[in-house]
Amino acid sequence: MTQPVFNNWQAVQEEVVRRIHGRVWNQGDLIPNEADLAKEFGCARATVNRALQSLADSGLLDRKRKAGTRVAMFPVRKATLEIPVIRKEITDKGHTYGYAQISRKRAAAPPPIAVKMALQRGTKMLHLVCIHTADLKPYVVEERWINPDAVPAIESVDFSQLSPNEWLVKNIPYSAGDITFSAISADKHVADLLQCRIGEGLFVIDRTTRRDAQAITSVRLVFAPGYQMNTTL
Amino acid sequence: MTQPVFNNWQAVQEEVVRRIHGRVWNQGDLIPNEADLAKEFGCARATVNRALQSLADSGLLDRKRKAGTRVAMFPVRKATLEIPVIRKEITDKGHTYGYAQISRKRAAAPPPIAVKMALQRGTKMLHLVCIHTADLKPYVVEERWINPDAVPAIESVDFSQLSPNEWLVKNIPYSAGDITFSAISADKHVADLLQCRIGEGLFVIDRTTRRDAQAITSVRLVFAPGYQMNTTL
DNA sequence: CAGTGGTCTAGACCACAAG
DNA sequence: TTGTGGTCTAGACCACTGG
Repeated sequence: MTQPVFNNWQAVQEEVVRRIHGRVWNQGDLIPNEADLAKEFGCARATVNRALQSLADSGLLDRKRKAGTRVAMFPVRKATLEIPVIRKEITDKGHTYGYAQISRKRAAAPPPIAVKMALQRGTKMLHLVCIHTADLKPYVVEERWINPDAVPAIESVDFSQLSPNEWLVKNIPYSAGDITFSAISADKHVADLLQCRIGEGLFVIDRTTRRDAQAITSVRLVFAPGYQMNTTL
Repeated sequence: MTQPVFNNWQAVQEEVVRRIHGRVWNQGDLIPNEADLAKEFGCARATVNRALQSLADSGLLDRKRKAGTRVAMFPVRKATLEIPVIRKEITDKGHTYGYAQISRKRAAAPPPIAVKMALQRGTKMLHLVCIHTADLKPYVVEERWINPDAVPAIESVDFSQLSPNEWLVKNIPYSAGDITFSAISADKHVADLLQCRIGEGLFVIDRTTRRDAQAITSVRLVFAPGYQMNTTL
């Protein structure tokens, strides 16, 4: 009879998951501390730490200094969604990407947008509406507000060929923000653009992007009927 | 003039991000290897590794053995969504949780479900429809198919008081699966349950759960109008 | 083949929070 | 106060993969 070896963090992790599945450790239970597990598994504490930290990140464990490590009561599933550049998303699916600008103007943002972006009252914003197509069929409508104070260069950019989505990713990359997913019923304007029925249920992503607490842009992406966003957990 | 110190991985990470923001390293650029950065920052290579690995996880860097570490061309945003237990989600918002079972029967799953769950033809499934309410208002409809082969105990569980969502989380926790987010237009059945107009756009989560490649359950959650799922990136 | 990231180790110190 | 996880270090070996 040979003892299994847990000499890498993935093996340790699998063993821990096995014990949780097998009810060796139940929901809410305190599990042994890192030092003891390291001794039991015959590996360094750092290896156990790596394994447990990874499980805590994915929501299976709750860890607190001094209090120890517990099996999570509610195994909060953490799904990681990838939000790609629209053009890339379409070409990756094997479709031909197309783009058109619908409108461009300067205007004050409507109150809900202004609140989300924490703008001064009456700030003049750049407002853009455009559409992305896959194999010539409407794919998503991009309605975007950009704060020129945050991106002065924006005034001289021509968005008739290049989408603001892509320009911003290239020029203001790696910024922070928040995202909301929801559903709406198509109004006439959107229905025309997406060539769908009025009232049809559409998937929506709202994203506000900041850098150092300054709001840069807020965008609503309204997807054509049937759009799905997938992930694994 | 004092040299800043990078003696912890967060500080190293911030410095790296600063250099990317500041265009010291541009998109697609190869950055110095871990050993060189460690020397420059005056810390151990493991510390640099921790920082860079974390950035790679969040999509800012692409790392490959031998090829080195590059600033990602497309900074794929990875949003982490937390999928809580429905009752917890509602009570956490400060609302009163309510639950009712609408129907329960045994039936063969319709083809789309059977395919997603990779079932044998004609497998008899348990089919449940129920509704979760917040402050007595409809919150989400749960339509669920459960494979009794995977969960024999299910036959004797009474779901008139406890939702399948909650029972499964408690009894079959920590399983893997995939999730799809989309939007639909309410049909009459759903509109009645959610007390909304027929055709209204509704947010939908489809989830299929597996354990060791065996499909356990597949659920569609149809949320009442106005539902939003938020996250940060 | 050789350079890079991936990981392990043994030991150490620190930060936090429960009692 | 003291036990726990969080992290750093210096060194080592390995796995992968580009040239």
